[in-house]
Amino acid sequence: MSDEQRRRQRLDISRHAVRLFAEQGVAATSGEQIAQAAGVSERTFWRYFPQKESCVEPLLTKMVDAFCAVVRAWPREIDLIDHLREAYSPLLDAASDEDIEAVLSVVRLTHGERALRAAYLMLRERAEDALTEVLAERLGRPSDGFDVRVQAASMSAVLKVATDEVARAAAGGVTTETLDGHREQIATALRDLSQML
Amino acid sequence: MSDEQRRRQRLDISRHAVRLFAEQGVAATSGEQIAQAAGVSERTFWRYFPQKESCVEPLLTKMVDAFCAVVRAWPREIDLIDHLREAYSPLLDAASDEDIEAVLSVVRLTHGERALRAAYLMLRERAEDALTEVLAERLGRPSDGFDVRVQAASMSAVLKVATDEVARAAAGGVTTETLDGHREQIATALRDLSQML
DNA sequence: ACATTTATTGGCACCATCTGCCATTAAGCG
DNA sequence: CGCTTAATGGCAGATGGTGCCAATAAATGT
Repeated sequence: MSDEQRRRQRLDISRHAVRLFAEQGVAATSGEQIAQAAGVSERTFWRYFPQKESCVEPLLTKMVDAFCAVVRAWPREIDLIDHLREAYSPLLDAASDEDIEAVLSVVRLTHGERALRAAYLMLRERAEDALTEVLAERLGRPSDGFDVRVQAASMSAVLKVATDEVARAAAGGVTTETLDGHREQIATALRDLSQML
Repeated sequence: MSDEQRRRQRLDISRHAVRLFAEQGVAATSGEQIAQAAGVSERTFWRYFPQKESCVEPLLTKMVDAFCAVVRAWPREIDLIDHLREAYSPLLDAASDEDIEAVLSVVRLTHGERALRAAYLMLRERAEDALTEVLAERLGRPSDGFDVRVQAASMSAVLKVATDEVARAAAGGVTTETLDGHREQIATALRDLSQML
């Protein structure tokens, strides 16, 4: 089976799982139930997701990866803030509204569901690693250097807070203004942060 | 039973668990085994620790709480960096060498053991909340404000990177120089960071 | 088109994690 | 010393998660 097919399958299961998680909570949603909703056997489900909470990964990584791509495409001569305004909105337009809603609902869920929060934080750390690579290359420094890692971690922290914020703000339905506000919030915070670079 | 006794009991179990985790890995260490090593029934063990990985909490919180206390005692008129130099070392002296080693070994373990990393990150977020409160009070701003949370998150990120770093550096036994280096690393990073405040 | 190999799936058994319930024991107290 | 209350331990059970093997589907060779 191709990687692409596998990715689609995982994403499909992910959507079902997230819906169930939101409807009845993570603990009350069994692996069997998710498998049934997605139309696969329980055994296959556990093969696709070694832990129940990783069901949120495909949806979340879609967003995280997209953001990482934006950062990676950040031209050397442009301020990050401008690049963000340029490249971030089309990215959000490309994703389906349902997926955006789903992602934000997961972020909201992470505040009450310990297991989800843990999975979410792990994912963020993977994103942080990607960010570290990009920063290291841009600054021409080793990616395991202390300063580079601190910068990446700080940027990642900004993103985390901003994401929590936008998820909270979009609780009653997401609008273009909410997302633009989100982008601007990130941009300003990153500008403040970048004064230390 | 008094809270103090309960705390001690948890800490005791924690030490056994961490030793076993380091010796044979988290997955290969069963709750039954930890309970046996700590001299309690399995049922009681699960009462003390709702999840196996939370065994590392008592040891880790000891350190995290201590750091939070230092930050909380940070006098308004003194730079954080100076306060750290003043207050951080006695704190490390107060803790037993074994506990410091244990904490660092846990931090090292978190790099290979997903479950532990998750628990560790959750704990760090609790510390971040504490930090947010302190910062909010010092700056006279609401603790749920965006800027305060960003600052706290960034400081927390610095601490995370520095802690990973010192744990790595102290792999072959911890020395006073290592810890002092750690403190200075935090201090410098925080100073750089504070230019944005 | 057919046979063969190979990857994916599902079913089953199994261990580990974690919880609810109740009996037992220990601790605090008049 | 009796009484009350809290902590403990044992047991059953649901769920999470894995290894193993058979069945099936997909890719490949002829």
